[in-house]
Amino acid sequence: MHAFEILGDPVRRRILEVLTDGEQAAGEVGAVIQREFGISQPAVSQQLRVLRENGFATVRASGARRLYAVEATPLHEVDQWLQPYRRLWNQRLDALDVEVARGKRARRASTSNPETEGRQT
Amino acid sequence: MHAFEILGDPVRRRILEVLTDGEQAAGEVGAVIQREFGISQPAVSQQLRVLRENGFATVRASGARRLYAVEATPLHEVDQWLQPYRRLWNQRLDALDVEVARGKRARRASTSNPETEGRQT
DNA sequence: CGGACATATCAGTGCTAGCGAATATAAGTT
DNA sequence: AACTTATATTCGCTAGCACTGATATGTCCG
Repeated sequence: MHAFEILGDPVRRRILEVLTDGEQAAGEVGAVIQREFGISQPAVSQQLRVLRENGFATVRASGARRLYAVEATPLHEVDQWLQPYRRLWNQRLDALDVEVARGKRARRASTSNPETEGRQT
Repeated sequence: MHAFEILGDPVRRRILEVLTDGEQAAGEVGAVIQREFGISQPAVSQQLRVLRENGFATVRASGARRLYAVEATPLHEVDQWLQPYRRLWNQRLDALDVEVARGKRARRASTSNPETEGRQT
């Protein structure tokens, strides 16, 4: 299941929003979601499972509680998919962005001479 | 229909990718999509309609052709939704980003020497 | 142990998104 | 005007998702 498909569901999106502030127990998330969407506990649990199984969230047991947290990777993928379109609203700042990107790469590699590198994929 | 729901469909996503390089006629897009997904012309046309009606694409007639182009707004919304999560993978570069943002503002406000900013520290 | 909480799973079902086939509309060509 | 090309629309069908209700699993505590 593709990342965007996961984020296509409003309940799942909201769950991730609730988890933005950090780890939350399934029950706490559930309380919010059930109140806001009027759905049952199993429904929330199932969506948590989807998020889990697709790498959007991780769980950690703490007694009888399950603490959920957002995982970066799939969201990062989504972020990268958007890359080619950013110029549409960033137009006037493109040049700077490119420069910053080069700076990041340079800093990360920092061993060789990063010059005249690929502009697109 | 929320932006993420639109992007949840692989066909629609691919159409946007095809349009990345600029305006394309419905037929050209269709050719690619039909080949890659094995779906019919009406199916493509329907997805183009969804993109159109949800502000992801604009059309312009040119004779019998309909030229489609990507529209920024909804993609920008998606981009903004991701904002709170960026720190998850940007952590070490946050400081730089802030600085760049300041650079952008500075450049827009003043007309002075915009360079020599935002790089290394 | 036994009962109360916390959460997950299973089974069944209704709804809707996306599809193909047929067809409509519109422009270009001869 | 007839024919072709380009694209859109209508419609009926179907697969699959997200839900509820019932139940299982697991933990804490008296």
